Amino acid sequence: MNADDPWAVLEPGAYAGRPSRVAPSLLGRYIRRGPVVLRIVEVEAYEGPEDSASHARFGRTARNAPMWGPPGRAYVYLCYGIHWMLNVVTAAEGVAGAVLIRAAAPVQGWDVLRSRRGARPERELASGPGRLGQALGLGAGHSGASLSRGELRLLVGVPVAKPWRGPRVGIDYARARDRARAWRWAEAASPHVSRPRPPLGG
DNA sequence: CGCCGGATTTAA
DNA sequence: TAAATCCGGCGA
Repeated sequence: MNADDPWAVLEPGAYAGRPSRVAPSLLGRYIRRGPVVLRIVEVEAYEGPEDSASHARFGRTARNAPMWGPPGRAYVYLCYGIHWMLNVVTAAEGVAGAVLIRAAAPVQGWDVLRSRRGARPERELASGPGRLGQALGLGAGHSGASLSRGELRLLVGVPVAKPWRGPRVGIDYARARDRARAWRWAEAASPHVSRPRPPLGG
């Protein structure tokens, strides 16, 4: 029951701050929904309107409003009309910023995971933001919800030492300066990381 | 293994 | 019109 208990709920104060500083500290933490527990192995930071890759770049809308909310809430949005993406809001209230959870390793809840994701190889159950959303059964109702008191919860987990770091994925539309930022972090050795995969040796 | 197109909501 | 993507089909 102490503060290092991997299964304890993670208090929002533990990850409040700029997404580009806090994001790597979310690697190794758990996401729980009912019987399903996933271990985060890949994240990306998205900051405010000054980040041309961020949903906040055109200002506040009904969809992205949670990005301006207090840390410790989810920002869930529909991508390409099909995929539900999970972000963890970390920036201070009134400041836009969130961390996209891109991939995770299954830990518990195999039956439910298989029912949502089908008979796929284990490594494909949550290896990508759309797959992860499907594995957790996410929907519009999760956006803006608390990640410490809601149905979806972030747990303490076990930190990942020296994660791989590289540029973000799927942001060709952003300015060169923002495309170049190394705001993607992953546990390089994990088979659950999405593509493009980090180089094996580094 | 790689490339390609379709799915389908949101918002510029 | 393009998007913080995935999947199945096809060819090498």
